Amino acid sequence: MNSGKRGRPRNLETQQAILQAAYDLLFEIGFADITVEKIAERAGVSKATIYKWWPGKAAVVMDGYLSAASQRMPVPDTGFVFDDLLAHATNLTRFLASAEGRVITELIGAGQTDAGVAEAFRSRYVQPRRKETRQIIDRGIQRGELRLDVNPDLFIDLLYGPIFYRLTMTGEELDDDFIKNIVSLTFQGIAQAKP
Amino acid sequence: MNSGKRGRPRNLETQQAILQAAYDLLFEIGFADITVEKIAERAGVSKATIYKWWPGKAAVVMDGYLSAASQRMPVPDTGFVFDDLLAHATNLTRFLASAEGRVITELIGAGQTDAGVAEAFRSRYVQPRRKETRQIIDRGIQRGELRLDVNPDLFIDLLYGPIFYRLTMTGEELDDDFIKNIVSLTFQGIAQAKP
Amino acid sequence: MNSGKRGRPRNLETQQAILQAAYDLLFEIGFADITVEKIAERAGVSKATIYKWWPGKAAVVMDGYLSAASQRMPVPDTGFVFDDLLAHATNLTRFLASAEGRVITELIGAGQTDAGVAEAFRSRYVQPRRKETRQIIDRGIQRGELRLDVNPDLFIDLLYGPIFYRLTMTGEELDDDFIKNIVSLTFQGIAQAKP
Amino acid sequence: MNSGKRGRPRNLETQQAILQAAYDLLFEIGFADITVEKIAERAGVSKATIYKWWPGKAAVVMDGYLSAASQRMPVPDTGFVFDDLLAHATNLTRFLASAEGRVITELIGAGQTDAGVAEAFRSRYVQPRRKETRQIIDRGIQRGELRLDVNPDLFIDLLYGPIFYRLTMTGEELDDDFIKNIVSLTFQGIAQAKP
DNA sequence: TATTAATCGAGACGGTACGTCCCGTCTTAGA
DNA sequence: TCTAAGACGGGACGTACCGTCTCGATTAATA
Repeated sequence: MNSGKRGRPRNLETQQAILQAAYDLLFEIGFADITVEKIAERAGVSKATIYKWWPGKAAVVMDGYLSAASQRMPVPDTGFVFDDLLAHATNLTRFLASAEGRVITELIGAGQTDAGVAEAFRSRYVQPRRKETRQIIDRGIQRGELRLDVNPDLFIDLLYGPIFYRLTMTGEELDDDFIKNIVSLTFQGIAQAKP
Repeated sequence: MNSGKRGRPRNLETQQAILQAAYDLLFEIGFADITVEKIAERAGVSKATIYKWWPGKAAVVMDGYLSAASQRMPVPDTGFVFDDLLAHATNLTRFLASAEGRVITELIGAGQTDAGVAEAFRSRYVQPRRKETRQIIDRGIQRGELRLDVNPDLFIDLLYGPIFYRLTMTGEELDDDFIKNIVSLTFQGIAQAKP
Repeated sequence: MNSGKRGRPRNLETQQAILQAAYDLLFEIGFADITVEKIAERAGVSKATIYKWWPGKAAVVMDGYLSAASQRMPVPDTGFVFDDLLAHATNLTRFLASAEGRVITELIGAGQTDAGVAEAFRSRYVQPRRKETRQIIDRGIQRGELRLDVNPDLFIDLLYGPIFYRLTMTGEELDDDFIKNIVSLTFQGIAQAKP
Repeated sequence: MNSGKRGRPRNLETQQAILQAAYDLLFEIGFADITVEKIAERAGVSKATIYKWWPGKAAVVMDGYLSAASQRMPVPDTGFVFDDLLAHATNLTRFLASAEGRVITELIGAGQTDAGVAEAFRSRYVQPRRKETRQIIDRGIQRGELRLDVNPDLFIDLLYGPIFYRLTMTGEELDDDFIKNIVSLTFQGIAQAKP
């Protein structure tokens, strides 16, 4: 079903190869050392092709990462909000403590001087992750575990904030104790008072 | 009796001019558009001199910012921890909402791919700021306003975390309401139970 | 069936502009003061383009001179070897006494520390000039004016040697008397004895 | 007879060390790769001291070479001009064919773009060498071996010219055959006709 | 004997050019 | 029409030397 486009059609494999190359390089040499030329070479593609579809290195790399990283972490559902939150936060920090952590960190860094990159990161990484947490919270509210007037967004800021603060600013370890403390303390603020 | 100093001594004005130029450019054109060449030109200095004392652009600019930004914010002392914390956090966010916010943000970004820069930022910006907050908390403990088993570092993570999370990741506004909520919620976790 | 040529073809005008710029600068400011940057600027070309096709300043400048200087001097043919030789040597020294002399001299100088340059100068300047003289000598041998056992290369060394020796080492003037003497004396060594 | 100089006198050892360093470097790394900084370091001397006594690298190096190379070659005196000339020319080319040849060549090259260097080379190297040859010729005239109207300078140009021409321009070998031919041919032009 | 003045090592500095790398654009030919 | 190959102008990189300039230490002749 060709919709009338003339000429050689865009080759999907090419795009895929570019994103894959960007993704691989991200882990191999890091964001700072990536260049469009290296991506092109690795993907067996001409630079012009990359510039045709993306505005620059930051955009391709971000796209490459986000496309590959659609490997959603499963949202835990134990039946108890606290356990779900703890499991979810633990999953997240385990993830951030791995090689991915450095990569995520570099992408956040790139976003600080590139609005487009920041926007992509927000809409395709940050927001989805927040939605997952929101699911957990919503379930908790429905089950009556949480107060009805809980502001989920504020809660998520409180939960994620310290994690990324450590990751990007203090550099301190994201150990399980830390996570447990964070979840416990923030949970207190939203839990339904025990009768 | 050689007092050690041989050769022409390092010219302090030169170093000052370099740091000042870096600082100015940071506000005028932003971190990404700064080049060592521009700093050199603006400071009336040769590139080689800059490279003699700093390893690269990120280091000079970070140094330039941190040297100039010794403009300590006064640590509030109202006699009540909560009020002190709120005032301090409000001061901080007002600061981050100004032109300095963008700059701080860019420096954090630079730190994500440059260990030296990150270290400088931590030791000369993050830690001092945390110490201020710790003073407030310590006073609160002494006055009996806070529980004795409070972990100040954890508390500070909880307080600052969400602020910088919004600043660098979600991009949402740091309005007074948000700050009030953050301070209130985290404060609950450390306040001495009312009798 | 790939005909070999892929990609954007080399722009001949660009190469021409580079060579021309090098040539012009050679006369305007002299070899020593030429820089690759000046050539690039004058040619309206990027430095990288120059370095892509030549290994450095000496090579471009030499190429620039030799490409432009294809203005062959006509080889005289009076019917008498002596007159031909005298005319040819006089032409050469007139040429060397002009602005070109300084330029040639500088190129010879450059060749003393750059094998590539020396080789280019030899094959594209020295040898062609020698071939011209050889034509004159060959004609003389055919006409019976010269001995059959003349070694033309040796003769050419004897003829040109003193001229360039003065030019590059003693700095003494290349006046017509000098040339006449050189030609006369060397000619004696090869002329067919008068019966 | 002190002419009233006050202050610390010039340290001769220092000058010597500089010249020696320049000389050594000339053979080790070649003229092109020498820098004033390298000379200073090697001589254990400050750059400023070098610039105090010489205008630049070319001057020091030339001075270094010429000071060391006062190792005069003995002027042969066999009793026959031809033999003397042949011996002298052979000595010279043996010398030029050794490591010194490359060095001499580089200095000649440097002289092509530096008038001061050229002048020093002329007065301290070329002229002395010519004087030696002139001695041989003068003896020949006195002995009646040579014509009375011989122009010694012209003869010397004819003799040395081809040698340096090969050395600096054609790059062809300076073998004994070549020298013998040169001497023989030029000698014919000045020898007293045999009765 | 103290003063004075020049010499000198060390090394900072402004400046210029180097040769390289990458950017983003453009021009071909082939698919 | 898309694409690879790759040339190109442009700009910044980080380095190497240039030649100049402080410094402080040293060294002799002069006072």
